[in-house]
Amino acid sequence: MSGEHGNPGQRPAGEPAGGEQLALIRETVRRSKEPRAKPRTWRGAALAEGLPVARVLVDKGLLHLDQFFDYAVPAAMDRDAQPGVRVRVRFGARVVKGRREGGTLHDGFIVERRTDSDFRGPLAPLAQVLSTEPVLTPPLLMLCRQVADRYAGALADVVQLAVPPRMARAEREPWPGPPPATAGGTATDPAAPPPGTWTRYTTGPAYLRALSRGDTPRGVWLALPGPHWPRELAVAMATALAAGRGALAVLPDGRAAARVDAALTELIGEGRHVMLTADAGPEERYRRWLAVSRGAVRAVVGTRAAMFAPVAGLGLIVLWDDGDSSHAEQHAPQPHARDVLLLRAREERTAFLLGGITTTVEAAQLVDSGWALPLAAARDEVRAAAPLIRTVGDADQARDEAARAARLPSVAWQVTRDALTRGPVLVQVPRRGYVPRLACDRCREPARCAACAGPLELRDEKATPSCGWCGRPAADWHCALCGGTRLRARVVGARRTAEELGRAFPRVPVRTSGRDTVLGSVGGAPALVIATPGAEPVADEGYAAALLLDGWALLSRPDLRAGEEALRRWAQAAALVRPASEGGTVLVLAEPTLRPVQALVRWDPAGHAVRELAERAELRFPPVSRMASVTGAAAALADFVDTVRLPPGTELLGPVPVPASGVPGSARPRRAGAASAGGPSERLLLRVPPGSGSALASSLKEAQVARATRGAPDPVLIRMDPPDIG
DNA sequence: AGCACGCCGACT
DNA sequence: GTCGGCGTGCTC
Repeated sequence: MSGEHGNPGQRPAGEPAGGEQLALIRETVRRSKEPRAKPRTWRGAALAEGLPVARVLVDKGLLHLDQFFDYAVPAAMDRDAQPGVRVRVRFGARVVKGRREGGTLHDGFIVERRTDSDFRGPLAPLAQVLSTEPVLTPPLLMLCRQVADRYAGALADVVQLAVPPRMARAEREPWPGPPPATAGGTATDPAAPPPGTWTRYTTGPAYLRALSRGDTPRGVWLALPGPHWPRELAVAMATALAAGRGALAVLPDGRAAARVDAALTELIGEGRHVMLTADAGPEERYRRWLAVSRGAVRAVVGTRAAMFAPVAGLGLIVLWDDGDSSHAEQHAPQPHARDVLLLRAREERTAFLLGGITTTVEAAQLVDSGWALPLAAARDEVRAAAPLIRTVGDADQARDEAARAARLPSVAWQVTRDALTRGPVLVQVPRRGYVPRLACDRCREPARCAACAGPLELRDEKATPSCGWCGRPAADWHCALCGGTRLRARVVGARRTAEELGRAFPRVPVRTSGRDTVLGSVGGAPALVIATPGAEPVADEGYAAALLLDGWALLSRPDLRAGEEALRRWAQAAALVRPASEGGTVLVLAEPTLRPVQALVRWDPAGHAVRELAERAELRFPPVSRMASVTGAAAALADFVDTVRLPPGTELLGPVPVPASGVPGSARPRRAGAASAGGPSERLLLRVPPGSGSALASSLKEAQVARATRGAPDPVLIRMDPPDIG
């Protein structure tokens, strides 16, 4: 057989990942029609006519080599072995005296049927077609390939995220579909809903009109505070559906998804959309996913794994609250929903709606580059919807004798006492486990490295502070802003203040919502609702007031996004409070001069993001530049640096020892644990100018593959856009 | 990652 | 002479 398939002059089937392979996949997508060729045999058994070769993505084969393998298609499997189906193949066999021996069974996906192979050797036959369901369709494969490339990751890893595990029972059952129309006629597509509260946004109705025309408007949607956003999001989806297009919405958690799901059900009825969230269980989830993949359902509301949902005729992609950390996938290569969905919007030519109560710098960048238009409300609408924001800074607290005794300023007691006569009061308390960052003792500007602007860290109590990125010690640090020379590391423990509040109002019920018990909603009766950021229940008629007690904890996070994140969490809590016109008041315990505090007071998240973006550009921070981290033993890192061919303009920062905490992205490469001879892990940061991100990713990938092929002793872990850089 | 081939030191 | 050390390279 070997000579027949030889195709000299061509690359072997296992070609490097990247643009060339992508072009190949594109080609496959384009020509799904098969040409004819002469019949062949394999060891006497008939092979499939026409397209006797199946190109297979082997699931856990050579993950690091990231390549396809060609298999012969026995005639008996010809019909079932279609592109996209799951197969089982023997992999790793040895040829002994012309006979194939050993080899373990692996799962895989057929990515393409071909007339011949460019592998110069005998092809093994497919062992089994596991299921005839074409789950890894060419467009989904292409998306996975692009995501893998962007993150310098392996295709098989991304496919594992994109295609849910098979549940045989779910495949046998067809999707019921929408109930027949009530009037006894056929189930018709729902009409476009009226814009409703979208009219509060200057260009809201125009955005919806563009959607109904089947256009692809792209907007960064700064949602007004209050309870209307789930309905508004659902209206956008229903409008796209009415225009005959598919719609996909990705939300940060099941609670938010459930709110949109309820709103969408109200608009278009049952059976026309599915919820893809974890709490449905694997079998039900796969059943719903199949309904999407088969085109029975064209609208999806889900959490981050739904970002890959193969919606037919996708016309609108919505991402809600892209600043929420749960939009970053936890599994390799840790793609972020925003990036994946932006890729899809470009590739599938869809409309895009990036919404939230606040805006990330990435969203601001989309507006800045002109790719998306702002979708915001006029100032008077903002004033009508937002609560009154009051601040209590350190200076106020210092003057306040009562506060020093009771740990809570007297104005907080007044606001609480007054609001409790009118409804529930939300108290936002910090979560535990925030790492303190170093800041100027005088003005509290975060302390940064003079050389690379990385964050200063204190490795141990007595040591000189050093840069968390490049490792340089900062012996004679002085504040760039005010010239101060003393550093402070401040931690606040304010959880107990909430308990004190509860004791002070013994007649008022206290409800708590946090990590383990998250409340969905609370009623309109007076109550103290203590919640950690992100776990705030919705109040049916809005909160009468909110106390935001975690100012310092949020702002002292060792994270580039500390300001953005603080504003996001405050604004999200504040958005649950009644408008100022109805007495809604928010009291934030943070220095009123700080930028995020000012943005909250003025309710100007977009302005905050724009200023952050300008500052990031100036300091060459992501997302204006792009960064990657490489983690591994010192020797492995040195070897990696020798191997890699970095794009021009790449800066190398570090390496520095990896912080002991289990921050995602700083995890040690597998097998490089304590038992490894490689020593403790170190982290190297790489920074490239705008536009070089994909070049960086592909060069890192190339080096990773080169090292793995050579059998380099210690592995390194590559992470594009690491989230935990401080 | 496995797993079999290969080319050099202590045994029957 | 042979068993076996794990170094090196391949897996459709």
